[in-house]
Amino acid sequence: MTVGIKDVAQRAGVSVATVSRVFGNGPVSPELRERVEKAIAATGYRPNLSARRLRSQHSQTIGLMVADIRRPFFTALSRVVEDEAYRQGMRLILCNTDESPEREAMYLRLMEEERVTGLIWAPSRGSLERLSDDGPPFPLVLIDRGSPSGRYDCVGLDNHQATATLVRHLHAIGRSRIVGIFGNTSSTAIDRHLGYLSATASLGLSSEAFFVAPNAEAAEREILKVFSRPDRPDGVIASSNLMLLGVVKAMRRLELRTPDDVAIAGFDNETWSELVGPGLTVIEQPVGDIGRMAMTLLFDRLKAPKAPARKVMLTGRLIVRGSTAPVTGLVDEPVD
Amino acid sequence: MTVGIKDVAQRAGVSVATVSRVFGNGPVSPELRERVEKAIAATGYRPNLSARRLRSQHSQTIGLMVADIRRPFFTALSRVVEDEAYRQGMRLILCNTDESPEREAMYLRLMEEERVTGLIWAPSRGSLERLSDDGPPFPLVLIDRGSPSGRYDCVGLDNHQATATLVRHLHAIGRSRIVGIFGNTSSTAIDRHLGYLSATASLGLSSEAFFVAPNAEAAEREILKVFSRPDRPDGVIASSNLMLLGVVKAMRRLELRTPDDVAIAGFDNETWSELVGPGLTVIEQPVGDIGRMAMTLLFDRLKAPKAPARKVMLTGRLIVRGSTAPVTGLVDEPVD
DNA sequence: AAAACCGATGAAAAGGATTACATGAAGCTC
DNA sequence: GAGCTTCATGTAATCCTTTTCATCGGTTTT
Repeated sequence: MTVGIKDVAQRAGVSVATVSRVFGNGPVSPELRERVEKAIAATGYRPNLSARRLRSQHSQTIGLMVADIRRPFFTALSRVVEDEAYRQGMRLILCNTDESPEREAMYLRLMEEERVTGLIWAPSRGSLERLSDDGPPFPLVLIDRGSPSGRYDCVGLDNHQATATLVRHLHAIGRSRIVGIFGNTSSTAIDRHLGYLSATASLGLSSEAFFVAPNAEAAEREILKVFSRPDRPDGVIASSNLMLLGVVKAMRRLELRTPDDVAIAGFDNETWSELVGPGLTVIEQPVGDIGRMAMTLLFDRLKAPKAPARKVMLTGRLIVRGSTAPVTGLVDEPVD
Repeated sequence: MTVGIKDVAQRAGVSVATVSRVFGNGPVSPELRERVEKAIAATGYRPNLSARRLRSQHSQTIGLMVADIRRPFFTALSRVVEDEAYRQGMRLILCNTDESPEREAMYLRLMEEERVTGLIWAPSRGSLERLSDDGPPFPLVLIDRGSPSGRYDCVGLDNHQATATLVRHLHAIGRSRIVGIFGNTSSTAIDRHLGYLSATASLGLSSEAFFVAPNAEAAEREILKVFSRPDRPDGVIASSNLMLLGVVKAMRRLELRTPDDVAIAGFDNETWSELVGPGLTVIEQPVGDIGRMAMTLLFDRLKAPKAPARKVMLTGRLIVRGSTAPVTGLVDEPVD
């Protein structure tokens, strides 16, 4: 039926060990190597990865668990991680958790059964807290969300600083009643909320934060409610891309002009960010760097399992566009 | 070291076969089943999937090869396919080919080595043509792009019809010089081009098509060039999301008003489609249906390997927005 | 009461590769 | 030329399960 290593060996007139060595770059004379390679080509032999993994005890597989691949940040991240993984000859298992602790637990079990070499994971708020007790039997790199216990390597945007940058920017263009709207499931939102709080406090501004499900609809509803009150804010910071879109929709509904009536800003720079309304002011995340750093942390951890955990915080870039400035032109105006 | 099925068996005082049967829902007395389950919990045993797959000769894995996970259509698709796969107790291997035949060939080899149960694939133009010769040793479902030989199951949008719908829509609002801009790597673009040609022809309109790399920058450059000529078109159809963004950018550069000066329309409805400029008129693809149908085709094929190939073409939905109509309101206006 | 059957269980083979160890030839040293 | 090392090669054990087959008690059939 399916051709195995034995068939190749027989055809080439060598032992199975020699065939295996041809794949593993073991010591094989040029002559035999050529005979084996011919036999492989002739038979169309493909090594069975399950058998190889079983025997060699190397899964050559890493896991990537994200909340939802459809969120632009995770989409971009998965692409980077995948490229990097395949470049290193490893496979990637991708899982969407929807921030549900049950799904996370299920997928963690799957990762164990796959005997993954390591896992890159953006854990939900709930799992993050429970993570201190019993770690999984493989290296773990947390992305986008810090590990409170400090037991695990992690990498992500400096959310505290980035949000503070947004607040200061809105303040610099004369806004004083700046509200923040944050997601209620991720721990990223917590960091951003803290950055928002400390920046408003240090500038002597009032602060008001709202927590809703991390999607456009929920954000739109909440903002509509907030803006129906008599004392209208003049600035809004949204803690995610989708929520920012919800804010834009709410502004349209209310027929408020951006940025004249309300200045708005958020996170993640996308192809379309400059084309929505007057252009959206955002913090651009260095998603390529985050992905590559996650891989680096993982491979370093494999080399030195006992080394102390590292926490890498990368800086975002503020991209100012029409939503927080008088419309002056059509080109991006990067500002630090 | 790591706990195996033997350890569990020993601890429960049964044979390894019985432990295996507990996992496989084989015939086990309630009493023994409970003892085994206790032993599993106590030892934290996790079955080794590599060993299981090797012995059972079932990889329980399906492959998904797309051009680039970052394209919204593929992002959404992968999410659907992944959910469906995990629901059926299967794993998913995801690969980005970037429409490169070399990468496609490499990943096809990988799929063989993984002994995947089946593959869902959006092949590049080049691979699609070469596909007739020697098929892979597993069922194949093509998405988004038809199989010319008719040898493989496939599912996707009816691109011909969808593009014709766009042309007729532009014609209905009084446009007569409608140009089309298409990607030069995917076969989807070919179908859309054909739909564009036949619709313009049957309406007695002139036609002019441009083929560029499927990204916003290339589309923008090309459109800038086209619109610098004296006889300006009054309508543009873009064959992808990203290219449509390029068109919008070009319009901004040229300070042309949409839709007054030029009406534009394209493919794929996204969260932000209604918020870009005056709102983008697009054909919404039934991506959920496409993904689920791909899985259905695959599983049907597994049941009946010899059944004739099926070609499923789904209808898109035209969503008319400001980019092709006088701005009348802010809500979507679905039209057939 | 013997024969046939049944369902739960265990012993052992099988699945397809890698790898530890043994072997034997060739090349060196003295 | 005896003894030692080196290197390519082969033999067989091994990785961890699932699955086949045999066994065994107990029930039903004749």
